[in-house]
Amino acid sequence: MSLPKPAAQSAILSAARTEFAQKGLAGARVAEIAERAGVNKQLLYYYFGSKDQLYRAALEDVYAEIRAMERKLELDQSPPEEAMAALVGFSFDYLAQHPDFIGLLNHENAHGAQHVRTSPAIRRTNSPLVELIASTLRRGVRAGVFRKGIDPIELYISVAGMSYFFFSNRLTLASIFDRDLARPEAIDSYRRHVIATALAGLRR
Amino acid sequence: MSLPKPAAQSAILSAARTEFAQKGLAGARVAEIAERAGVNKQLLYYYFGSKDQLYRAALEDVYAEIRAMERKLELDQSPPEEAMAALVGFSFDYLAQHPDFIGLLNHENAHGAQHVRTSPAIRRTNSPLVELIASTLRRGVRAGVFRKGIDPIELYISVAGMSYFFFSNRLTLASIFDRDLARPEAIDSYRRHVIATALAGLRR
Amino acid sequence: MSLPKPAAQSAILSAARTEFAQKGLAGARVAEIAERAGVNKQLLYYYFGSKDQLYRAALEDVYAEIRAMERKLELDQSPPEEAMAALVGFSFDYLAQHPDFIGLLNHENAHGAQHVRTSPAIRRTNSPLVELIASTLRRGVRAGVFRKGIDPIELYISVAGMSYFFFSNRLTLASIFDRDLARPEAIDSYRRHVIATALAGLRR
Amino acid sequence: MSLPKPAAQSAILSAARTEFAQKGLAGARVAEIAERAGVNKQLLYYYFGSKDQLYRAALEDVYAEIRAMERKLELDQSPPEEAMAALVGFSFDYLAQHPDFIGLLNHENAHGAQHVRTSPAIRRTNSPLVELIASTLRRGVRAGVFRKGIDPIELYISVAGMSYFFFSNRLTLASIFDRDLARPEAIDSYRRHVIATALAGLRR
DNA sequence: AATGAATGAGAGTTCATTCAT
DNA sequence: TATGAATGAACTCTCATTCAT
Repeated sequence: MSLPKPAAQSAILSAARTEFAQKGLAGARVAEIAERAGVNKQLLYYYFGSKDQLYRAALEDVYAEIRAMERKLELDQSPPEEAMAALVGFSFDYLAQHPDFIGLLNHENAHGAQHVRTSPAIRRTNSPLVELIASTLRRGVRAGVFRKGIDPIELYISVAGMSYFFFSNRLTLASIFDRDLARPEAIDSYRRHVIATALAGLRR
Repeated sequence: MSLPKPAAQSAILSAARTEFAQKGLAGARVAEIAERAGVNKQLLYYYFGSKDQLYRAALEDVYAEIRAMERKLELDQSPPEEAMAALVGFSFDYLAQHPDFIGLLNHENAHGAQHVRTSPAIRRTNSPLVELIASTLRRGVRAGVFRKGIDPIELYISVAGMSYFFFSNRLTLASIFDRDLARPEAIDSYRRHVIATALAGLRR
Repeated sequence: MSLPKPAAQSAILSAARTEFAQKGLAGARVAEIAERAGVNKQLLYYYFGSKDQLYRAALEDVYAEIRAMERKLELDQSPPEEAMAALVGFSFDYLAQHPDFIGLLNHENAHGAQHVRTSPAIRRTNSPLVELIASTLRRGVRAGVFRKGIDPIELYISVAGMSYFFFSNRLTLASIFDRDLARPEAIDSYRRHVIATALAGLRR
Repeated sequence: MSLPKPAAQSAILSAARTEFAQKGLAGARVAEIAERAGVNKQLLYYYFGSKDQLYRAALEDVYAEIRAMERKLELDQSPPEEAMAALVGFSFDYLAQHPDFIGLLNHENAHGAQHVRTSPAIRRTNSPLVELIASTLRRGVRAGVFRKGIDPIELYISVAGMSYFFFSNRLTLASIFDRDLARPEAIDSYRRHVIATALAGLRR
């Protein structure tokens, strides 16, 4: 981490992330990843050992990235309601802008989270976002604007779920309801709905 | 469709549903499905033509099933808030009890909903649940208990999302938060959280 | 065994025997075996599962064959010295005519006899030849022409060794001594030497 | 050759000898040899050019070693029978103590002695042992204790064969006869058998 | 309706070797 | 003298699919 990795290594990681997000572990093609990265196929093995280990590395990479983003959030000074709205908004926006993350999570879940569960690197790092949610909740309760008894993890899951499902199932939903959910207005309208719903659930 | 299918055919369909739900289209093995169904591998081809068509059939099967369940709901007589709580609860419970459905949806989304989009059988059938939500919303607005301007599709997406994410990402979440989300109490607690959050968002 | 195997199966087995004998397990090429057998490469996997299992099958096949040959020997009526000379001669001649057997044994030994050791089919079957040697030894001792105290297994090993080494190392030896050991006269001369040496060691 | 080689070079040679002896030319891994020798993989290429040339070097090395040992034998003063027994014993003991030599020979034979045949270094050097056998035979014949007409090369082959086969096929034989041939007593007993058999074949 | 035999295409991976420093 | 990075060729094996009955 401290030494600069060879450029090839991060090119591979980046290509892998995209390919795995789109096609999953089984569906992804090693040759395709190599080509996207502009390197020889065997270099993947030189650096990562196997397709499986490359997948794991890509997964850890994407988790590290989102946690780095979360760590940048600074909302301690804002009023609790504003802060919470910002957190929900951040969560929504991050997914809106990182389809790779959704793709990887989708596949990971589809396979029982095997890799997440066995990756110390992922398990080790706490989620800064959940901790921010927890502290904001406490501030809101103290300020008398939020109900007591809200579980921060449950809150996180419901907020993440509302956003995640929208993006992960967007195409399925769009097809079934015959409504184009990719339009900026559609996204923005749903974003407001999510924030409103989340906050409504917190008020006394 | 109206005639009773040969036993072998539904055995295949059932095995396919499980296998595809667990491993996705690319990861599933035709040989494995045949073995689970207790039939010769070639029978799949005899009945369904190809792996892809079998996947599609399994997908349509699972959609038909959930819509049949939805169609049984009769909540016109209940007060709007009760009815809405029941709808949210139904949505949550169905996912709790049908991991196959989640698995298939996950894979489907992971691959751009290609099959859902091109399946007339799926697109043709409206979702009875969304229609029930819409009518219940209208009743609630009329009765003065719900806000105006709630979009039923957005409401459906947020409700489904809160539930779906919990079950689809349960293992990932359990691992990251180190909390066993499979315990009945954990499920029940989150169920109440979802219903409370959904309804809070509707009230005036 | 009781049902006639598909022709392809024994064609594969035969081709495998030759290829493995010539190049060993690591050096042999699955594609080459398939081509020699005139079948599709994947049929090997259909029938034998893997290169390793095919190697094992070929090894068992070759052992079964030599034991079948040994079982045909009937020397109970001959005088002990004649019988023993015949046994030594048989052992020599068999190797002379079955380079595949030598090749397979060579490779097997070179790798610690891993497959022989773990093949119940090979370990189960006793060597009829060693039993014949033992009984002939006993007859000779009783008749007063052979010494007491000769161990039949040691005798077998020394006899087999004299023959085996000649054929297995023939090319190396020929090169070092600059003498063509493939000439029929050379073979015949050495054959007589082996029989004479073996019998000399037995006489009182 | 006359100058002391760099340490790395002989470390490679030694590692190569072991690896090739155990796995043969095809089965040996260049990376494994480098690791055993504690050097970078590319150094093998720097010194030896290719895997094949390294194999050849290891083979020549091992031949040079055995010939150096043979050259040390001084038996001109002993009575012919004693001298011959010592020669047979030496041949047996050398193999007992140099499994690498057996391994390399095994592989070499398994592949038609290609490298021995084309190595001037190996072909050039006569075998001191065979010459000693020849001279001892002549002395014995002159002394009236050995038969006339024994071919020294045939004698050498049979003696080497009895020993070589025991060690090279030890594991196979042990497995088939269910007798532990690695026990010191088993080795010693067979050693006596070999010497007795060889000498019996020479007596008038 | 049902099956064992057989196949073609392509996937992941290994491995000796070379490049560049 | 020594090495980390990179590559091309080839190999084993998997898998959906078809043939023939």
